[in-house]
Amino acid sequence: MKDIKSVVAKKLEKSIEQLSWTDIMDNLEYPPNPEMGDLALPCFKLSRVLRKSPIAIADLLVNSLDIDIVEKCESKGGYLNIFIKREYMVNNILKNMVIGKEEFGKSNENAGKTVCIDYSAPNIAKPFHIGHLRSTVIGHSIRRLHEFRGYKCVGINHLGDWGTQFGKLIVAYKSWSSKELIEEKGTEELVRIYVKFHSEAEKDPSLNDQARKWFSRLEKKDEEAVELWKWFKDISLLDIEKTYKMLDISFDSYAGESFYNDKMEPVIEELKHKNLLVNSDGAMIVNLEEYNMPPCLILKSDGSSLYATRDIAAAMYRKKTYDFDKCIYVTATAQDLHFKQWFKVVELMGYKWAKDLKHVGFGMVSMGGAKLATREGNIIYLDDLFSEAAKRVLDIINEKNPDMEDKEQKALDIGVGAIVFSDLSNNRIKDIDFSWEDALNFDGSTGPYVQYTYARACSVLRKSGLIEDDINMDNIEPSHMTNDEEFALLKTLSLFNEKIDQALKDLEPSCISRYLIDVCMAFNKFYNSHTILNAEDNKKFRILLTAAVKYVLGNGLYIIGLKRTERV
RNA sequence: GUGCCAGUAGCUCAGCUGGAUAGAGCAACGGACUUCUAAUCCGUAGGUCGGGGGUUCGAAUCCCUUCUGGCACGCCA
Repeated sequence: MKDIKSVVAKKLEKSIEQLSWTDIMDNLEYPPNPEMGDLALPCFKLSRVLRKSPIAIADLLVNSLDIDIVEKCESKGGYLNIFIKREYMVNNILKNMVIGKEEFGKSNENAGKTVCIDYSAPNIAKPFHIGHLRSTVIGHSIRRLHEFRGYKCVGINHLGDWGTQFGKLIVAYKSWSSKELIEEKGTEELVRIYVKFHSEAEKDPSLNDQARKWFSRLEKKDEEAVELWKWFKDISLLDIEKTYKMLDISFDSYAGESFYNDKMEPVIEELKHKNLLVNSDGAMIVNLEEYNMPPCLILKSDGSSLYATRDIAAAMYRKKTYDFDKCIYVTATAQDLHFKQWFKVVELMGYKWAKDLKHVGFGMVSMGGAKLATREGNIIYLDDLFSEAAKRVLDIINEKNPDMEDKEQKALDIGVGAIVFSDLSNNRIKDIDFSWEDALNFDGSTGPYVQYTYARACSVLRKSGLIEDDINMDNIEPSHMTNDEEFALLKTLSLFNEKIDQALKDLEPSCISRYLIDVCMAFNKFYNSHTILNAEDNKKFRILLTAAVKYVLGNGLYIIGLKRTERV
């Protein structure tokens, strides 16, 4: 539909001297219902420029669109309603999809550009819980959106693998655990002793001192401390990898907090040289009063570094290593100010690329109105959530299709899909109050609905006997499109590219999730009102339409990170 | 206290660079499986777009104000 808009705008540009092509592109819109055509130009804004009434302008333009793709135009209440020839819709839009297949929606318009995407970033030695899921799935989808449009993507998992908690873990390990236990139970055991540490430390505060000492040994690269730290990290990474595998997610870099330990000193030196650092109550800060922000803390009064210091060091490292055109950070909106501050510091350091740093925020996850907190036990582990979802899906499969092959894997794919989809279906800025009921709802606008519809389209295609190579436009006539359901479906499908543009511009995966629901509704409506395989005159046309649905849904599912379920 | 974000149907949300009668899903009620997968589809019902001003030919959308909720505001990340 993008192309159609463009052609129409080009023609209209010639009819209205005062307007440029982009003005017209911005103003062209999709009418709310089919009787009003396929495209519309509201003429109200033009009225002042042209000194004519909107109705007169629309009347005037009615005859100016004498191009071959336009069927007719109507002037209605100040709108120019444009009807596109169905022939063009079939021959071009359907054709693009049928020929494009898995490539439909992709482009290389950003070839040669690199984008770094920092997402997921779980804390090592703690299990993955529902609070970590958002960054992971939003980041992953943003990555795929960029890949679709030709960017080279570097997925970075900035692991939380450094901090005083490792001192605590070492003490806890030495007091209450063993090599065997940790090797056997992995993260679960690490969590057990971490929680135990906190309860014991309330009775015996000297444990905290011991922990501090161990962390300080770790910072001084004490051999035993480093070895234990590495071991904890490896153990916990193994578990985290399992989760990523279920989600079909991988990273290009796991350079986490510890990676930047030796890269902050030069940054501090540079800040000093550039006269940006100011002493304030013993701490070193960058003053941002001029920019209406509180100061950015760089060094604590004891001389140790802070979050912002590490982020600046990491950004500089990434610029040097990847020479990114954009560097995206997917974290909670609660960190808005933090990012604004250190982005500004990078700018003040004189780096032009500060403008290429982007923070993509998302809303908070709570449960029963309360914050998620490991210590209060107000937490849901992702593993538990996934297995519960898979179990419920399996129950449904056993009820509806007990003979299905590979049931467990499919149940997992759909269960996980349901959870990921629900996380990606609202605008990312929205807070989420987690409930089992909502997360495991499989009716309506859900992941299973999309995956089911995808499988339904696949099933029809399988039964059609048409193999991939036969999918072409031979013997297709525009007259084969005979009813409103087919046309409505084709129009919905044609919006895919614009939805990707929008999602990429707003860094908003929900744009795609919601669009997929639209496609499913249009297809299911069509499917329920017309036969495909028993069609008289336009069987092939309907099969191709179904193929187009498969490609658009398949590519969309890929972008939001759900499995393409060929059979369910 | 200051700043940022949110407030749309009973519930969860779209729509927000101003445009045609404010749309979905869930829940409720009534229909459709001898037919390509009924995890589907069709229909009914449900709204002073938090309140109040303003700008405009036109406001859920922009501006001001006010209420409610969340988050953030120096040595955590």
